[in-house]
Amino acid sequence: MRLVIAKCSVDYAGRLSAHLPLATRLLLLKADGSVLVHSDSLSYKPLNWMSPPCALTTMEPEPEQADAGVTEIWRVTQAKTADMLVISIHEVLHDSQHDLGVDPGLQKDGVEAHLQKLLAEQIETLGEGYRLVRREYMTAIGPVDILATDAAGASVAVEIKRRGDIDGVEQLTRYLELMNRDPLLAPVAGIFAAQEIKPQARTLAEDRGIRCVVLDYDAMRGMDDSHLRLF
Amino acid sequence: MRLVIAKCSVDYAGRLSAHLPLATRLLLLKADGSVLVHSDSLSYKPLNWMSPPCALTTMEPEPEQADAGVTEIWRVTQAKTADMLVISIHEVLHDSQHDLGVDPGLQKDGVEAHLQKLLAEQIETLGEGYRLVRREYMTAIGPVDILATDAAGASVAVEIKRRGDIDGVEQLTRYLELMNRDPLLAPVAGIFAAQEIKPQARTLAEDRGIRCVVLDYDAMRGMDDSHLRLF
DNA sequence: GACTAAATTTCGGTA
DNA sequence: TACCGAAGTTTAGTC
Repeated sequence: MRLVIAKCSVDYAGRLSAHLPLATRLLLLKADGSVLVHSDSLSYKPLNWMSPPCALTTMEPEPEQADAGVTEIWRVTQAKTADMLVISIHEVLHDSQHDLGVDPGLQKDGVEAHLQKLLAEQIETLGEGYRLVRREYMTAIGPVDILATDAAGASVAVEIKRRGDIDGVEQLTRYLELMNRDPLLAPVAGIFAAQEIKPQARTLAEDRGIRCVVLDYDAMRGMDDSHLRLF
Repeated sequence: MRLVIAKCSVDYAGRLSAHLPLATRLLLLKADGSVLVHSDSLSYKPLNWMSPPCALTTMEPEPEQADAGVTEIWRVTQAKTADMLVISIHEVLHDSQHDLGVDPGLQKDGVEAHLQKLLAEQIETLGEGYRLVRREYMTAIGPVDILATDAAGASVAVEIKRRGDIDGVEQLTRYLELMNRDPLLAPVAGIFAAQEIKPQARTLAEDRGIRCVVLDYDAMRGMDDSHLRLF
């Protein structure tokens, strides 16, 4: 990994055109050839970047560019998409190289999959007499998060989200439409379950006869707060 | 901006729990207090991070941690969300501070807005006799990208996407439902226009009587390749 | 401030 | 490899 702090301007042409005026920025050159341009704020996302695989070529500036103060030009190209990133360097304030080695990678736990697992185990959260049929029940247009039956034995399709948005309601609606065409399954009711349900999503869901259930993640985890004990 | 290359392990607890085993990584501390942990590959996205506003506290390791080789512990907390990032440092290989100043920001051109502008100017791309009524036609649930009339004078709502996905079809469907309730406007036909239309999106759209049009961005730009001439 | 839609989305899983 | 859906999505714009 090479770290360069430089006064530079940046141009990108590819899926869109973008330009960064002259300023001091961090240029991050990774071992896989990718390049990231970061400013001192707006974390997370680089101002500009090039995804691997890509190749960096260092060029001499044209005379007129040299007159304008450009000392060096970096041209980063991606063979596959014809995207191009051009960094015009005016002054290098820092330049260092570091050998990081291969990263062992991230271990995650606790996303939507966890909510789904917990709800499957505690299916009576949805109501007395509910029973789990299957998680990730496959349909022609994709898997339904949970298929269950209610106390009367009728089918219920459950869509689980961390944040209940309109998109999630649309998704469940598509599943319900399809499943209700299957005479072996119909009628299938729908439940939209999420940690948080947006008002508009709730309105749309209830308008379509879909029940909304707000999930209490902490309660479902049974007060097990091991995930918070970092040391 | 402070750049640190260090052998470290990282733990995050918040919306999920995540752990990074001991390895050498770049720790990027921005002026706004945000922290990014980057490896030497997988560009764009940090392995782990903390968004501003957040505060960094440096702590001494516990004796047992010190025995395990930890020399310093960085604790990054976000007041608002109670998220926490803990970086256990084993060895600092590089540490430098840089004053970048405020970035003037990015200038973009050529996204969906550009496609919309081009299609509005070349509305007959959709068919002979088509005429533009308005771009960003407002409805109660949001703006329709383009409202036009066909050769017969009937209303046509156009939804424009770079990548035509199912979500875009749902979006247009909602607009059409609403607009067709307006007796002054109804009947309103729908056109789903995108540079690329996914098979499932096309199937869904056509099933709902929505016409799909694939836009040729380069052709619409009229072979004007000025965006590619960076210098 | 809440909510919606876009993103050079990126990223991971599955058929 | 293509396609689909999630993401600690983030970010920008509008009401």
